Amino acid sequence: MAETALRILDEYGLPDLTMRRLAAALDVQPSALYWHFPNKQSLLAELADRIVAPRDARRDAPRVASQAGERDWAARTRSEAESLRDGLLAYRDGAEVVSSTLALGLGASGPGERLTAAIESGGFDAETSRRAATALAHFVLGHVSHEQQRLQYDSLGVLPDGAVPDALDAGGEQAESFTFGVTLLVEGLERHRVTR
Amino acid sequence: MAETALRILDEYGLPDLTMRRLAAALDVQPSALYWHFPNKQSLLAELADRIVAPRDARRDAPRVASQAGERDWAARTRSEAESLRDGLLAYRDGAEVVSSTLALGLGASGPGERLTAAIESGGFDAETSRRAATALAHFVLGHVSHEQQRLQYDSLGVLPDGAVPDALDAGGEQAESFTFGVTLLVEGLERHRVTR
DNA sequence: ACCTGAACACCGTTCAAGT
DNA sequence: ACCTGAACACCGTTCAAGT
Repeated sequence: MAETALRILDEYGLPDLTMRRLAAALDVQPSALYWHFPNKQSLLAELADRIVAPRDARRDAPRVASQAGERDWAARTRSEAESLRDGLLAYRDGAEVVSSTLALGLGASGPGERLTAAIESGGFDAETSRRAATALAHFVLGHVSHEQQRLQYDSLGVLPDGAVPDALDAGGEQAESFTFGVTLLVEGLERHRVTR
Repeated sequence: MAETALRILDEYGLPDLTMRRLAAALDVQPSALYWHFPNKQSLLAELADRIVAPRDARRDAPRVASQAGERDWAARTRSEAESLRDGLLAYRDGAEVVSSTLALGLGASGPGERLTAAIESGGFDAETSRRAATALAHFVLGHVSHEQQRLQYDSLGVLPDGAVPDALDAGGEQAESFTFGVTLLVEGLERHRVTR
């Protein structure tokens, strides 16, 4: 059932992921869904969990090219951020689904913990690591949400097909922009250690 | 009309801000709204613009206590980030309203430009400044969205009234957590300059 | 244990018609 | 120029009843 929901999500987007459509896809009455889930919100929470769950492809080995002389913890942290982004991008509107259930503490325990652990491996105390992980996660979610919203509007042909009138990121090249943001946070953390 | 919409938003939240409710509040038929706005999306875009528009209270003078020996541009950037946060927090679900309309390039041209200008005043090139402003804006939106979602769940009494089972930010004290994230980004930018 | 049928209380949007 | 009336095609959720 969650699998069918993910298929609808990826194919038609979050606004079209309705209980009625899901029921139709399962050849079942809408009311039947409420035996399996108490409401739509918990269905979405389940989807969020699956979206951020580690994919098989991305193993523990850091897939991000480490910069010259970069410390291990930084490479690991970058890698975690990158794979969180990949997870969100793997499904249409993935970032929005995860954001919407985040406050309940359901979706992000996995990635949140992995990010925190990566930072702690740099020798930062627990409090600092948790806060930095939060900041990183907020950046990733904000960035990917924006990115996916753009994808949606592009596919609808809403944007005039020439210039891209985007106030926040007129340049495109989302991946570079993403890496830059992660770099700022990681280097800010390094400087934070040096300074105090 | 936008003012009435903002009142409903602030009082009942985004899910309850429906065209029908707004019409009722204006003593008018729902269809009447469509003479003023082509659809709900553009109504929300208008609201987003007003939410991020500079408040009278926060003038150009930086209201953020500048850290010892901190450069001017950094204080200014912190101040812009802070006032963006204040703007989003001024209305219930403000961050979500702004996020949802952001990709159209409508909502954030104001604050996006102010953030970019603040960073550029530190001597960074246009490209770097734009990207850093984007990263900062994404962090701010992600952070405040999360913050406001928590407020909502708290008010609904969904969370067991003792421990706060939040995976991303178990500690509370949102303001400190916000400042910490901004600091990481600002210091990362400073280090970025030093390094290259 | 799992699903149907039917209903309740809603949505956003369109469009002819009124004034 | 601005609004009404009525409709269209949907929503999430509940609940008795079936098997």
